[in-house]
Amino acid sequence: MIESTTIDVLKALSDETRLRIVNVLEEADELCACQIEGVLEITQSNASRHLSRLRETGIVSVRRSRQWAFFSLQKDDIPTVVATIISAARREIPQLTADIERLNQQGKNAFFCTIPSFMEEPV
Amino acid sequence: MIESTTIDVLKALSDETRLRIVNVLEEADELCACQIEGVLEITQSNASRHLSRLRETGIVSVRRSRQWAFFSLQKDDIPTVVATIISAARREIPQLTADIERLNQQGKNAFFCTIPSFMEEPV
DNA sequence: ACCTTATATGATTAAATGATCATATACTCA
DNA sequence: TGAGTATATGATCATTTAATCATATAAGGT
Repeated sequence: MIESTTIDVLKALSDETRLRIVNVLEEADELCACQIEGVLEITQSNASRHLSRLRETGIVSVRRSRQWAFFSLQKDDIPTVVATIISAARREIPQLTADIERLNQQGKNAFFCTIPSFMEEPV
Repeated sequence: MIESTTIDVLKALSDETRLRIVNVLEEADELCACQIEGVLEITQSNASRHLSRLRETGIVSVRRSRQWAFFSLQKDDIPTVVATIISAARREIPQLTADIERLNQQGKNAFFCTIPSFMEEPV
């Protein structure tokens, strides 16, 4: 059970970078940290810090496999709030749409991690 | 038409004092600044600054009459987000409930402004 | 064991934020 | 006009925050 008030959740979502992360996770279901760095075009350190905070707040959860950390939205808790916010945000913030396009263009060919073995064999 | 992104709204709501203001406005429909100061037990200056910010973001609107400023939630814009957040917040933050109780106890007898003429004659 | 890749985190810096005090503006009433 | 009330805002200070650089940990492949 995660200890975080509504204010913690709001603070976590009221940062552009974190909102962008939540936005692409909403679209992709699960992404490893390096994919998020690549799609959002932010540094590794920066991505890691924001992902930590989203995890502490209980907005995302992480699944670790091999050397990767796969993040996904924790849709069970704080569900309506996050969903409502993201859908409202997408209508207003062009950056969010741009991120989604970059995510979809990426596909299987252009990958940011090195040889993505998890796309060929089960992790 | 107010120019504010979802992030502005989230930042505005992710402060405890502002969330408390929105909370009592949700309950009371319309309150003058001095009532908000009284119920929340915060300074005049502090209340005024937070009310300004909520107004700039388009979350509340103000009606001025005589020497008073009456604030109310602008339910037309950003409706679902604010409503969802407040209802979630009330379940988690005891302070919000305490504020509502203080608001209701206040009634017509204990008033924070001086003789509230607007309660006897139309403004 | 060594090198590479993936992620996390300590330390630092610059910027943003919230609270407070003092003051300014504006309206009311005598 | 002068006193009192209501609200807004400039200046200041302490705190928080986000970004960055450097480094640490951990896992994989050779």
